[in-house]
Amino acid sequence: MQGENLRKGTWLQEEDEQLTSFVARLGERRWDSLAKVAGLKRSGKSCRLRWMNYLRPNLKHGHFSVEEEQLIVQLQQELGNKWAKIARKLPGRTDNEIKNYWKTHLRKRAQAQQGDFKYKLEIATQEVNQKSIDMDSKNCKHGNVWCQDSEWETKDSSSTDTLSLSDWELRSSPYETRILDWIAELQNGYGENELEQDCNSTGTCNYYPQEFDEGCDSWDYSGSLWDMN
DNA sequence: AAATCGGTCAACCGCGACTTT
DNA sequence: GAAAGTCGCGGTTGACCGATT
Repeated sequence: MQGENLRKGTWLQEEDEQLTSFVARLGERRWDSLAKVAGLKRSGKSCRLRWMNYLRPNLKHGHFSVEEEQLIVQLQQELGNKWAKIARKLPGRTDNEIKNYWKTHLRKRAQAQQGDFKYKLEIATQEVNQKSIDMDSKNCKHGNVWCQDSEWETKDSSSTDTLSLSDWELRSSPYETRILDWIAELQNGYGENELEQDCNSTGTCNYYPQEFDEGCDSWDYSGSLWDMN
């Protein structure tokens, strides 16, 4: 189609009605021809997009359910920014809608969660390292067996700028409890080189021990992941 | 009340893949 | 097999609107 006199921008109700009518007659194909036949001053592409993202029957509009949100995040982690593929798993949702929703809601939340996770992990690692130094200096580690909690407390417990694992806030959720498990493993000899790095297409990376994700459905912990209040 | 800012989302653009001629 | 046409996808833009200053 020639570029002259083509309308752009927001669709009018008359245009929507016309497009709907002609798609019903001619089917969802040959969008350039359809636009011409329908007398729409729109490109075929524009018509297709309007139909696919707005006029198509059985489209859902409005708020995403918690289940949909979880599915989007899960699929985004698995597939990357393959919005069309993700959309196929969510009946009634369009790739555009999911893409927008990811950008405006979920990405920030995921990053906040991830940032919070990294921050806590950093503190935890430092804490574990510090404990390790303290323990070793006191000959408190026997092979892979560590001292009892009471002996951890030999470190100055009155200090307010040092976290105590016993009352550490990371225990507040199942997801975070897993971090404690990991830290326990760190105490048993995991080093940094055992950390698995998983970078997705957005450039953000997850770090976890190699065993972390095996046989583990992260959505078991969705409660903590999504409770951001 | 006006200006500014930030979030949201519909629509556009460019490009690669696929289909048709 | 090549060229032209069409489709589908992901990234980006810009208009709109409510919140904040």
